[in-house]
Amino acid sequence: MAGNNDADGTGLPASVEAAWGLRDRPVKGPKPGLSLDRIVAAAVDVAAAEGLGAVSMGRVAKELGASTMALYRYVSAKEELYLLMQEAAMGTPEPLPALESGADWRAALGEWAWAQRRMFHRNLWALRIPIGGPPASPHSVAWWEQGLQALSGSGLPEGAKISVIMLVSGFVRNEALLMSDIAAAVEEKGVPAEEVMTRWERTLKRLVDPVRHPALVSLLETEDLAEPDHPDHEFVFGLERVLDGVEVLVRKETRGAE
Amino acid sequence: MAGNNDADGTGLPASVEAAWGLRDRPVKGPKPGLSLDRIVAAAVDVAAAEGLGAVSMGRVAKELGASTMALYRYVSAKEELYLLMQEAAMGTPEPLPALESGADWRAALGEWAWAQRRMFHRNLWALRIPIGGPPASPHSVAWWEQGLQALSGSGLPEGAKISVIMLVSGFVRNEALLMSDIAAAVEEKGVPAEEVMTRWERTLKRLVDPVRHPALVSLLETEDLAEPDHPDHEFVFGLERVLDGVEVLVRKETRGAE
DNA sequence: CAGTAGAGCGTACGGCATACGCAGAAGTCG
DNA sequence: CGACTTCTGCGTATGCCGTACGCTCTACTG
Repeated sequence: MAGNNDADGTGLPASVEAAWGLRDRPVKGPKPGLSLDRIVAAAVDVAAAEGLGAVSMGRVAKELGASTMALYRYVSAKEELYLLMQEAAMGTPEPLPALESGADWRAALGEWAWAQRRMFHRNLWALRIPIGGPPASPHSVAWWEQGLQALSGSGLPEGAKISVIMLVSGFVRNEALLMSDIAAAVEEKGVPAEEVMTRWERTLKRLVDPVRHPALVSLLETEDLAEPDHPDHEFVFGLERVLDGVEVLVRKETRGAE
Repeated sequence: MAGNNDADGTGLPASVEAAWGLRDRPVKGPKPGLSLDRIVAAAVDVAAAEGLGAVSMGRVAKELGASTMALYRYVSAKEELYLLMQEAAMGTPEPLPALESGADWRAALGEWAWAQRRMFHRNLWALRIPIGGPPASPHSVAWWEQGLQALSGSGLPEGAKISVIMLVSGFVRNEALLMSDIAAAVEEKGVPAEEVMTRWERTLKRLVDPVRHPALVSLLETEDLAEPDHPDHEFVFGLERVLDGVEVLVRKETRGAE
């Protein structure tokens, strides 16, 4: 098995189906010495410790004490391994307190965004995985469901709800991607994060021309860009803006309905 | 030249400085047969035609009728070539009508977002370039300057302005990245975009469990997700929400100031 | 007319994903 | 119990990739 993709026309790679319990292993031949779970776990360990770039088929196999080609009995291509790693990183969303207590949609959606951010920050390497097509996996579906439930009391039409979900999760993902970029830069060069930021600010100042960039000049004069005092600041600001924007829509919608 | 990075402690790779006119070529040896511009242009052509994955040093060299290693006289590593390609893709921002006519900050910022989106969609391959650290290049600086100018009439403090700029451009980038993912999937498999979407919807329906995902079920029943009738729809919706959110802040800020 | 800096590039190395086929293990069936 | 089937692990090989190194030859400086 795990030979070709989409062997049964379902649109899903075979190994993915196996991982989701949609398919069972045959009983004939010798007992498998490895397992999808162990392979994915080993790959995730490598990615977490040394970045996604260190994840190669050979490296993962070495970690498991197996040969490179042994992995291909479980996974038909590296891309499939990536997919499973992503799924493992995403995990099952934690229950939201605001959802249980029946609070505001805004409180619930805010908590949802924060939970998603925490998840991404725990697995910054996952953001470096190149994606192919829109995501459809059990765990991402679970996240969507939770987001939709957070919006259940908002009174928005269904189409608007899913758009809001995409907007918010896109925002969270984008912010986390920025962090991942910085983390990657930190890891590659030897310098710490602070050094990266000051170096960036220096380069910026070198590029800015007072004549062509008056607004930037006045910004650089009044503001200290490389301020690591509150790494959450940009996220908090953006999230507040987005939630405000959603709230405007909610108010417009509910006013029209009454 | 183009040997090591950061030879003069400015924090910039040598070839990048050369591309920005901060450094001039020596006059001693034989005349260069190639040029940075031609190399970057060839690389961009390949990326535009066959995707970023097709861009390899050997391939670009072949396009120029030169040997692979000849490129390394101009660029010290592939990553530098990526950087220059990105810069070429970004280009100089077009002037915004709303800025010239002195219109609303909201109209100007909206136009800015649309212009940025157009730029990304012209160069979807550029979004697949793995980034290292925060961007600082002449063209991205020019884009920021324009965004800040759009906000000049908003009355926001400088720090809030740059945060808004990052929020909006992050939103635009994220939406374009989604499109780039779909485009990459379309290119890799033979199927057209429509087929990708319906296939995605089918997989989704297969994953959704009525018991654990009640909100998603009702969404899938009422809404047709794979609707290519208006590909801009998601972008329009998100941008409106974000601008609404910014407007809330602007109103709060100006009310406090008066 | 030396001297020399730099251009182009051939070769080589190490790493990567993965196609293919073989040996042997663990079941099933007569 | 044996023959047959099916599946595992893996050795080998192929063809990409980025790029370090060093050679040759060019075109300029003194």
